[in-house]
Amino acid sequence: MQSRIERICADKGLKMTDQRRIIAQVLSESADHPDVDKVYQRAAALDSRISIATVYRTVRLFEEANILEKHDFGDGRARYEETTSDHHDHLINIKTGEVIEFYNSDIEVLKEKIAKELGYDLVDHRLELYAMPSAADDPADDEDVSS
Amino acid sequence: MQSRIERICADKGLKMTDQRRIIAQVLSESADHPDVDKVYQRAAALDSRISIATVYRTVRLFEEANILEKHDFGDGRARYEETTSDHHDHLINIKTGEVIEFYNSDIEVLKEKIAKELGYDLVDHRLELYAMPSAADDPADDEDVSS
DNA sequence: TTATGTGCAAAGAGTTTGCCAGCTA
DNA sequence: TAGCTGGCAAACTCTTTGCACATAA
Repeated sequence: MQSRIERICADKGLKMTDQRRIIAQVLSESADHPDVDKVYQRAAALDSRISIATVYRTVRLFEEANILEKHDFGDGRARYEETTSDHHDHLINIKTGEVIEFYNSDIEVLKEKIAKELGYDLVDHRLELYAMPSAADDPADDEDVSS
Repeated sequence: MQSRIERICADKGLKMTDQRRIIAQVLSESADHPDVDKVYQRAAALDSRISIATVYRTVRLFEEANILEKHDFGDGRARYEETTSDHHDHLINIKTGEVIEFYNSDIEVLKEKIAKELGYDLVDHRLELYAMPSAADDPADDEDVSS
């Protein structure tokens, strides 16, 4: 069965190799925001004939084809997620590293407005909130709070 | 004459060497958001007995002492600015690379509110707007619009 | 068949660090 | 003087790339 991303690749006329298919599958199935090494590990688990160079080349290809979005959450390596039609921002749980997506329309409006006021047209933006679980909500600290 | 940063170092009891003094001076006088290499070049112009390793060590020292803030504007290298009491965000002119600081209280309020609603306490955040000069406002393109 | 993709290892960019000489306090 | 600091070059991490071979279309 084709993964979502594989289907998009086909639509865009990208040549599909086994490696790309595996990487597409891994990315389609990843709900988190994996870095290249994580993608590589997941891909290698499915098919060991994949090198990390290919993962780098493929995520770049997918990024350029607008299939993936590249993020940088400040830990020095790129992280990827599948491009979605709905825009969202990220809240990073600094205790667990978990990334939570959120959308807030007031923020969206404000971003545009601020750029305009400064005499600019907004092209892209990045809002990341780095936060700790609220003490009140999280008496038992370390569990995995998922979005 | 002591630079602003040198004074802070003295207050914090940091051992002051000629190199640190020069780097402190360069940073105090930098109104932009220089990367390490730029700091190094400016420092070396004042005193050639400075190595880039020292610049790296010193900016880290200053960062840990809360004298500098480290930013990452997505170009793969760290950029620094003196810590100020007033929080601000950044708009990056993608045409010139220039960084414009701005503050918007509505945004600040919203950030807190969003984190709270998700069950988190905001620790840090990052808002960057990547934008082009508005065509209408900017017939002559490249001048220096400072905040 | 032919343009393109892949693996491997080497190269790059940015940053950190071990070691010893040098300097601050 | 004691111990922290700086210069140099080597090392590290993440990412890109040259080359020869393999493969999709």
